[in-house]
Amino acid sequence: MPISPLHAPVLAWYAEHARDLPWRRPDATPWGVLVSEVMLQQTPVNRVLPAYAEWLERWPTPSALAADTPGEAVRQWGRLGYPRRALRLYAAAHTITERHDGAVPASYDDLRALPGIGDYTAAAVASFAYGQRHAVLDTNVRRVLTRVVDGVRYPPTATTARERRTAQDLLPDAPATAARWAVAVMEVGALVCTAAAPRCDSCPLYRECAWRQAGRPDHDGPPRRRQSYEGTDRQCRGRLLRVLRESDGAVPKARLDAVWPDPVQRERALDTLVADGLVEPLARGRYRLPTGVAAVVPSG
DNA sequence: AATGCGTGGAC
DNA sequence: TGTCCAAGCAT
Repeated sequence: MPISPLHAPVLAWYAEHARDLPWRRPDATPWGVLVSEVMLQQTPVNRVLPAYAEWLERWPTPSALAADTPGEAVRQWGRLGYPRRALRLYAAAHTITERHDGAVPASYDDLRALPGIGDYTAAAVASFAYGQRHAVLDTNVRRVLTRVVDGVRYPPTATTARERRTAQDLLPDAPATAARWAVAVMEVGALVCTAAAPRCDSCPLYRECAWRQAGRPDHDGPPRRRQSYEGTDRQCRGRLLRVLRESDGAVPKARLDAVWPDPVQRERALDTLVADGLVEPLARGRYRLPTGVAAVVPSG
């Protein structure tokens, strides 16, 4: 789309209100952008900030990470959550080192082929790190466009073809402008057009927004299902892995048994951690974070 | 396509 | 205080 009435207010707002985040600074490398995007998958900015700095200080390049062990990546990941991301980022560093001469690829397709990099992250890195023109469709952008364009409070559960078409159609023609637009819409969603308590009075799209014009109607339809957490395998996995993260070397199984009372669930959770490559079983009932690349890095 | 996958802060 | 939420991905 050459020009949309949405562009100017969003770009002007961003110029004034954008947060000074380290992965947006001019000295941020494509590797830094990639690391930030993976960390930001389901983890809030405030918790990513220190983890990002420590990660890049330790592993300033993909090849530096690839030279370490997957277990160290999991340990350094700390409490960001969803530790399989650490494993996939480690595997991505190997792929980048071996197939891309150590440079984070610039093409969407090459990025998309990396482990742990889906549609959103591939578009985000291509756009933010390399200034390309892509529809960057994350939960923030989906929410903003659903409200502004469709006049509906929340986007559908799963991303639809129509949403992709809308986002694509709204992209400015010039790649640099499209990249700025992408990050700017995301920022509006993160700071103003938030999920629970949108600040419409401060919104650059106040006038244009169909949802605001309609009087901010509530969401109709079936109530949104949330996954429970207390007592789940996920919680159990989290406790087990925390023991290993915070221990040097191998840990006797008794240490793991101590953090979860139900033995059936505990064994199941431990099995899935091993299957995921997050935990390495050793002889005589000992366990540790993984040390070998074979189970983690895709071959071919 | 619906699920499983961590963690902690905000209210 | 329990519920909701936070720049998704893989299967």
